[in-house]
Amino acid sequence: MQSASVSEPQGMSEFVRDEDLTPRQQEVLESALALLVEGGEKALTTAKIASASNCSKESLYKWFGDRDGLISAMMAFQGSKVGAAVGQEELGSAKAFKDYLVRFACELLSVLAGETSLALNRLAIGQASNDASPLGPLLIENGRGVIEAKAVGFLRSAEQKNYLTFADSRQTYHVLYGLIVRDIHVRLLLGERREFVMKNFERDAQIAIAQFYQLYGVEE
Amino acid sequence: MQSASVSEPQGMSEFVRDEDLTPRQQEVLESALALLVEGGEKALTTAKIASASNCSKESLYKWFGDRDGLISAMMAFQGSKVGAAVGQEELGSAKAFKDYLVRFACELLSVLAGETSLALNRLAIGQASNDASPLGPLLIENGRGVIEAKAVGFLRSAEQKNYLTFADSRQTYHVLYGLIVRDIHVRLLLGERREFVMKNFERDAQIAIAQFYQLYGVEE
DNA sequence: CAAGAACCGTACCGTACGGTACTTGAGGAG
DNA sequence: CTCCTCAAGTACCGTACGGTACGGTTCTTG
Repeated sequence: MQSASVSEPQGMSEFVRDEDLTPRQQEVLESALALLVEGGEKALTTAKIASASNCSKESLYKWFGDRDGLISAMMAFQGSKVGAAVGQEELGSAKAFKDYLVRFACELLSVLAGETSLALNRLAIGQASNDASPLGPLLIENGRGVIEAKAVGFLRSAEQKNYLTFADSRQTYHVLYGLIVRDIHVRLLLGERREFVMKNFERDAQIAIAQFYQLYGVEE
Repeated sequence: MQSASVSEPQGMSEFVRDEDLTPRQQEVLESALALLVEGGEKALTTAKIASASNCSKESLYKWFGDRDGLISAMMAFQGSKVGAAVGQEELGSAKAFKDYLVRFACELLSVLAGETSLALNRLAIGQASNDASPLGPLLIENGRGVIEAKAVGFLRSAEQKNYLTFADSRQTYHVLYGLIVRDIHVRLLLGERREFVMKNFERDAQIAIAQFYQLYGVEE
């Protein structure tokens, strides 16, 4: 598909995979993300990326293949950072677990409302009509999937410890998600001001968790 | 701003407003919507719109000003159709109201999962980074706003009839929305297959309403 | 029928973007 | 010092799009 100037063993994928990114390449992705956050997809041109990161367009194409490859790399790169950001769970006591749920709710809202997250989601959604676009699945796997897996994990643990009671942990997580997020995510994606949609943050999180306990909590 | 070939009284807005659309213009908007649904924003070029609707580009610009004006007109046009589509409410008895809520949930999901709705939301979200874009607010007002207003209305009525009990009807509606929609909307926007996200539709709606009653229903 | 408006189809223009090629310069190995 | 690799910077190419101009045709109106 290309000349043999690339010395990789020609694995199953293409170009940079997962985390064999050089520091230079990470710098480039970082400034590309900044550019995207700043001006949206419209501002994410190869020329601007090159100029913003003091790198040549030729290098961009050598490293990432084409514009889509670069965008995919941006998603994977950002996703690799999200994974570590969901704080350690706390199941020591029923009270501690409930407090942890509130913190989880706050963190979830923080992540979803983050500029970078919003920009990437907007980008993937804008391309989603093109059903050959891998961005949607990529984002679902890297963002949503990671959080969901973790949440399902601690919900199961809480159920075993008899803090909660439910049948299907996955479905229960979706209810938790709905109570916390409501339509806030879409409103933010549509450009509504953060202050307007999310006034008193933590209070809403507490209410959401209280309602979640009304549905799935065990009676004392 | 332009030559005086336009004979309108130069009101507060620009070009076609609300519903002074000729049938021909509605045809054009209709085929533009079809084009958008088919191929996403990428396919929504002035040339393709003109060709798809057998109309000249010059007419497009005369009627709608520019591409953004045309897109805004598409949103307003589609929004004008959504308003009438939310079935008549039913408050005759507690049971009838609960059934109506289930139907409301189904309709809400149907609307959100509709191809046209998804396409327009994707378009508005893709442009939302550009904070001069009026599409986001327009969509919120025309789509979300209409449904929310209606829902808040019948929630208040239900509360007066003592079917439900709550303090803030707006906030209660957001909970209802969260229980029904969860993250389904965003997943669909990201391109996930409808069959995958929404297997057994009606059952989920019933569960959501049952949970809603757990939170806000009055004890018999 | 005649005059005018509306409008279709097409050709056209400027620009901006994705992608490629080429030159220059900096470091590393022999 | 010399050769080689990598990458920055710039120039370049083809294309596609938004927007405009114009000729020709249909429809309305007097």
